[in-house]
Formats: sequence, C-alpha cells, structure tokens
Amino acid sequence: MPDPFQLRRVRVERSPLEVFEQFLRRRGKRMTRQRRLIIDQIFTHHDHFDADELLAHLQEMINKRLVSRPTVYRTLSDLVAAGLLRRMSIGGRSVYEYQYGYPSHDHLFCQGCNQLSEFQSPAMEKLCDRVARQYDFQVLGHRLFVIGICARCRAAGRTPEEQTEAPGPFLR
Amino acid sequence: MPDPFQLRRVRVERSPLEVFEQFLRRRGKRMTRQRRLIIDQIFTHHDHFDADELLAHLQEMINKRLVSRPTVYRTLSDLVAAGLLRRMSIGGRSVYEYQYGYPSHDHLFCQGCNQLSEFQSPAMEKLCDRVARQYDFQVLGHRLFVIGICARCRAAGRTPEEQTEAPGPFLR
DNA sequence: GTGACTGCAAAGTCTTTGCACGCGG
DNA sequence: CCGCGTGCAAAGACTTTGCAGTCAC
Repeated sequence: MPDPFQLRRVRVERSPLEVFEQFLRRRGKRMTRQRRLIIDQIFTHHDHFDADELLAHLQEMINKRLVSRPTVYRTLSDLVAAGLLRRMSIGGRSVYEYQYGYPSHDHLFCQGCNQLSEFQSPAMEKLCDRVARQYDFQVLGHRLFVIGICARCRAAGRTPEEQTEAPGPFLR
Repeated sequence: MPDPFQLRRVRVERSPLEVFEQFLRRRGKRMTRQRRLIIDQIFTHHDHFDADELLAHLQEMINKRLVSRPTVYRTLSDLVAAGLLRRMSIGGRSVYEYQYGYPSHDHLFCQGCNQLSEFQSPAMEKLCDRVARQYDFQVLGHRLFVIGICARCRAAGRTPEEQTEAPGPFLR
C-alpha cells in the first residue's frame, strides 16, 4: 500500500532561494536578512503550515527581534506570488504548502485527527482535464480534498466529531 | 455541451423547514421567527453565499430589526449541523451551499470572474473512492475545485489576475 | 413559568496597513 | 543616497461570546 505521507521533492535546477532572488530582482525588490531567514525556515521543512506555525518555528528569531509578524505575512505573500508556495485555507486561516520543486498532488483530510496528507494520482489529473474540456473550461490547476477517516483513527475507534463543522474547501 | 450552472434539486420527502424542525425538536431547541425567516431566504435561492450575502438578502428584515447578525451566524451553524447546508471557505470567509436536496457535485472556479459553478461527475466519485481505498482511508466525502478560466472570460480576453493570490482550497 | 433564543456590544482571531526609521543595492 | 523593507501599533474583516431581556413551548 502506498504511503500518502511521502511525496518527495522533484529535482529542480535552481534552489528556492535562487528563484526568489530572481523574482525580487525582476521587480526591483531586495533580498533582506529577514526574507532569507524565512525562506530558510520554510524550505528546511516539508509540511503544510500556517503563518502562526511558521512564526513558532521562527520564534527564536522573533524573540531576538530578527523577524516580525507583519514581515512573515508579507513574505509569505511574496513567496506565493513568486510561485514558491501555494496558499490554501483550513478552518479560516491561510495554510501554505510547497509549490516549487514539489509534485502536483491531492489531499486526504482525516476528520478524526484533522491531519492533512497527500497523494498523487495521474488518473485524477486526467479526469479533471477531461471534465473541464466538457465545460469548455481552461484548467490552470485543481484542489481536491478527500474527506474521511484515516486507518489509524479507525483503528483507534476515533470517529469524526459531530458534524457541527462540516469540512469544506476554500479558495483564495 | 452540458451546462454546469444548472444542477437541479433532487426530490426529497421533507422540506428543509421540516427537516430543520425535526432537528431542533430532537435537541430540545425551538423554532423561532428568526430561524424561519433565514431558512425561507436561503431556500428560495440556489446559490453559494456567505453570511454577508445572506445578511444582504435579509437586509430588509435586519433594518426592521427582525434578525440580527449574530443570529444569522448562529443559524447558519445550526443548518450545517442539521445537514441542510455545507460550509466551505473562499477568500478567508465561510461560504455555504445547499446540501440537503441537492446533488453531490464538484466545482469549477474561474479566476477571471471569481465565479464558482458546479458540475456532476460520477467518474470523479468513483475515482475518489478508488484512490481512498488504496490508502485505507474511509471516505466521507470530497471537495474538488477545478481552477481555471471559463469560456466567457476567455472570449472576453480576461486573464487571471496576477498570481498574487493563488487559489487554494480550504477545509473547515 | 422555564429555559432556550435574541440582540447588543464587546471580544477574539487572523491578517493587513500607516508611518517613521533603517538598510540594501 | 534613494527608496524599498521593517517593526510597531493600530486598524480591518469576519466571526464568536457574555449577558440581560424576550419569547417559544
């Protein structure tokens, strides 16, 4: 059985830092100490994360007053604009994941543990394209969340919390 | 070419109001004038909407002080809990759509006009199930957003705004 | 009559913005 | 040195909550 938790990066020619530097240069923007810190922190992890989690990882730097909250938010937006990250939303907050150097994938969302995991499915890509063609819709990408209960939670007898908050996708 | 904009309700035995009344009764809750107003307003429209849009439709009632903002929010949550609505998020806000008496479907999201439309694809349902089985994941449902440009926007030469905000899904 | 519901105002969360200073190129 | 970037504080957008009066049952 394939493990959905282990997508590996695809090989890319330039490092995220290089890509970002070029992005900044093209726009007459600057590479700063803060931006470098944030990129380092992000691209040494392989996760879905939100600004707060990133801030937690940067906590030490924040304590040392090396990065501030607004700068983290601003940089995250820049990284999305640069195509390095993708932004989603879960539970009303923005959540980010790798885009550059990371394979296209879909998500499994477990209602037992609220974990987001990933899987790849070429068939899914094809089906999206086929459906879109039917509706004369030019596809730029897609977001799929399969919602349910993971094996671990089922084994633990953990059932979804009451449907007070039904899972639902979010575009931004 | 099928029109994605025209899903029609499926026939159901009980009206949304009846379902909600039963839901309330079972929980020792009460059917109030406000809740009736909100349900009426919602189930005479066929849309995706958020609390503010609903509030706008209820504006007259609000002006007359017949419903308040917190009550709208509270009732929307109740309707989700009752299985009448589904909640998603777009752009950082909760967005609702029909659940009860409405067929299962997926979404096309146009980056040109930010319109959300719907389509049905049995193949998609099957594929989700098949993929989930592979990962030993018990499926409760899924959310799919195909992101791109609709025919109308393409014809109008409208391209997506710059990737400042990449579309991304949102679970809640 | 009892206790759930409402409206109001206020608080909470997450995110963005205005502004003066600091620093990259 | 020019002007972009940062940090601070404050504002903003959306949603939730505490509380006292009101209304459904």
